[in-house]
Amino acid sequence: MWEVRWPVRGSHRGTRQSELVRKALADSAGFVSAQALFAELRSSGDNISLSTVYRQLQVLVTAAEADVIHDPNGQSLYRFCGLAHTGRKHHHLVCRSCARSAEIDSGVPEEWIEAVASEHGYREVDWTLEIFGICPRCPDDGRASA
Amino acid sequence: MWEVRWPVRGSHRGTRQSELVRKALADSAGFVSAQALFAELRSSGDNISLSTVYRQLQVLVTAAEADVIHDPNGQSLYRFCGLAHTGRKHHHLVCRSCARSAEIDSGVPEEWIEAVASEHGYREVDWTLEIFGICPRCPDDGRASA
DNA sequence: GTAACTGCAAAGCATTTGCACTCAT
DNA sequence: ATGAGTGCAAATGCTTTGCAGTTAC
Repeated sequence: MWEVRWPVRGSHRGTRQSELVRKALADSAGFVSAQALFAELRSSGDNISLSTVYRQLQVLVTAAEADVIHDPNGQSLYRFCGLAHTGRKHHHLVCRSCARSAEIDSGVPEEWIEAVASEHGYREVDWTLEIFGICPRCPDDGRASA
Repeated sequence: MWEVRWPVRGSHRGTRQSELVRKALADSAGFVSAQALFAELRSSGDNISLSTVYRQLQVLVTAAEADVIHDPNGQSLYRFCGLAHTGRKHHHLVCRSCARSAEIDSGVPEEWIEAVASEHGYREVDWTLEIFGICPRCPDDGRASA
């Protein structure tokens, strides 16, 4: 729907902070919490407030430049995402240990889900699929869960 | 279905309140929030505190007698679940409007997920799939989400 | 009798919001 | 100039916890 260069329309002011968040998120290998991103920026010497991190994260999510998932403890994890705007649902394979993640396209479950849903008469279907595991680069123990 | 009265645990005291929560959850057609369960019990004239509802819910989850999922807004929804101990993954089709849910077996995504995961070298794979929609008995608008 | 359970209120958490101020345009 | 964006602190909402009183066993 938006073939625009800079995703969010309307009014973007390109502030120092918005770039900071965008860049920090893009640089993250896996999912990050707003708090973690904030801490990271702060320790890098960058000046920014937690509220702004949250606000910018929301902007990115709205602009479909970031994905959100909820970890088992109920906190939100964000990830920069270049595929979201294709309109195609995609999911992530997240490492429980290091939070590294692989983005995966999902034709198979998509079809199945839609079939099952309509079979039960459900409309306006949407879903979230979160896959956790230990990635190949992490040792076996890996209880470092986010 | 299951021979043991109390699935896990050494000492349970079987109080009036613990039965209340267990029963209320078992009687719920779909996923319920702790808050909703509390309100329901209270309006039924039963005397119980919110803390106790939370505590008993945790006991049930630990005992694998209940499932938890997190709705998009981050609150926990519980559901009595007799299948959790079969080892077989199952998922739920949840109505955004009335919270009624259908438990669905999931051979298809299970196979797909495991294939994709091992393809990426991930071990100890686990996942959650939550499907939301408006069920056939609810009107179109349905913003009443529990 | 005694330890687990309960209720209440206070404490956490992650996240959001009100408001005055700043800065990109 | 002007209003979107920012920072701070206070406010939310859900959930957890400390503690004294209660109750099952």
